[in-house]
Amino acid sequence: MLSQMEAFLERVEQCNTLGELNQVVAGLRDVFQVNHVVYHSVNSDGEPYALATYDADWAEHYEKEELYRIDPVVLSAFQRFNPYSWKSLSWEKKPARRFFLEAMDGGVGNQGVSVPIRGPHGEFSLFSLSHTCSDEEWSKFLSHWMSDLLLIGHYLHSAVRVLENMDEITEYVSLSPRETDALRLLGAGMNRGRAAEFLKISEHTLRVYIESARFKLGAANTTHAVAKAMAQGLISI
Amino acid sequence: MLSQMEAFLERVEQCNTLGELNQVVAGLRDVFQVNHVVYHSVNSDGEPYALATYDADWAEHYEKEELYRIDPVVLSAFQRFNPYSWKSLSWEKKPARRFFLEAMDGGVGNQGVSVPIRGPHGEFSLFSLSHTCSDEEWSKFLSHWMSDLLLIGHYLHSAVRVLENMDEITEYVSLSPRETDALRLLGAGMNRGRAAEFLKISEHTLRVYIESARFKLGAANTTHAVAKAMAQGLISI
DNA sequence: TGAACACTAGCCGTTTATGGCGAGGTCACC
DNA sequence: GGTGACCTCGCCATAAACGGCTAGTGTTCA
Repeated sequence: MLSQMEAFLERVEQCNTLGELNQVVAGLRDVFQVNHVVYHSVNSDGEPYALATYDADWAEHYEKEELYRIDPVVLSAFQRFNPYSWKSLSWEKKPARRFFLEAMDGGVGNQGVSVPIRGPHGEFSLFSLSHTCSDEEWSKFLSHWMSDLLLIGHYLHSAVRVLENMDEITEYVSLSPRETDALRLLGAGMNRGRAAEFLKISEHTLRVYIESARFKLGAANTTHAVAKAMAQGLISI
Repeated sequence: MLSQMEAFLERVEQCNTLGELNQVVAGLRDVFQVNHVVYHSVNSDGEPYALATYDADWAEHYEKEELYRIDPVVLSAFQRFNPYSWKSLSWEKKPARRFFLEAMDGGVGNQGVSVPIRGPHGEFSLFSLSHTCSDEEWSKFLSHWMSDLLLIGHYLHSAVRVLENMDEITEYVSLSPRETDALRLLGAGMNRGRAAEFLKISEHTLRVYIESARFKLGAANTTHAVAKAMAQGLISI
């Protein structure tokens, strides 16, 4: 099994188009013996898109009705770190329950697992499997494949990054230490007075840093500068 | 080897204190046969901290001189998705070269690899190994252990999340569509007037969105709200 | 059916940020 | 030995953000 997974990861790395990647993702259905496989990516500027084996009817319905607004799998995704079984989500509320029934109708299955993946520039992906089986079977499946799911999610995301030219390390701009300090503290919620106090410099001096950082980043104001610096990985809060 | 890794991952999951985790991390030195192992975590509000096997002298020197400001490993970390060899970084500039020599002196080694890990609330971790060997040996080492490094990084981060009670699914902060719009536009550099115009609502109404978003996010001001929303993946610019 | 929440809107006063003017120091690098 | 990048400080005026007040609609849900 291990070698099968290694071979798969290599295949992912060698994909040159999203179409090929789609084929490879679809091929996972046979590897895992599950109903469906989905890789859904949200990169920072572009449109979100999905590589999925779902029936066209269900996919269209999902899209048209904007079901991601009520889909518990999607709604909780941003809060999760580890892969999570869909059974662990809250399906009590009415829209969620209706969604579940519709998804069953759409051939998704009664079980599922999703792997959240986060990239450097706010990119976010969700790699999911869905199936029809009992809770025990699914739980067994998950504990067996957990690590592989993590790795596949990572490699898929990496492949997409390469295809979208997002893997280039662009040396955007470099901020001086003080500029970094200033933006970090402002991003952390301090006003200029507090930040200056924290850095033990005059408020005016702080302003100089903010403005030079703004200039370097081509930002219109402080908020913009902080947002750009975060997006470029220059600061983190 | 596989079973050894599985056993290790289980040990990580069973740690009840950071001290135990530190022991386990240190134990990786024997598994991988490398000079040093480091797990460095930056969670959004709290203090950053490290579990490292470095000599106290070097750790102290690093801390005192704020070497993370010039450490290429750290500086490029936020832009990376895949594990990266330290050799792939740019060491041309003078401060970086001096840092490299000092690190060698500090017993770090001439080779290294770092695995970036991102969590749901803007948390960021770096799991690194460092060693002394030739480029070819290190390259071989990396291609052999790559997947395991990814998994270990993930499990370490997960363990820290559990120990810090960060794994609880807090009644998720969800922003309304309008709140999201507001923060996104402000993060993109518009002032309130422009953003309101763009959304075709009154400036006051926009303010209501900003303030409710601020309240939800526990942010002190607009800049803070945008930064937090970005860190949590709620918006992207 | 009432509570909770999203969306919409205005006014007033205070605080904070920004834009523009100035100055002087260290340090590295060519 | 100059050039540029970085760090430090002050004053003045305007623009913008913030805090607090009130008030209506519509939807959703218990």
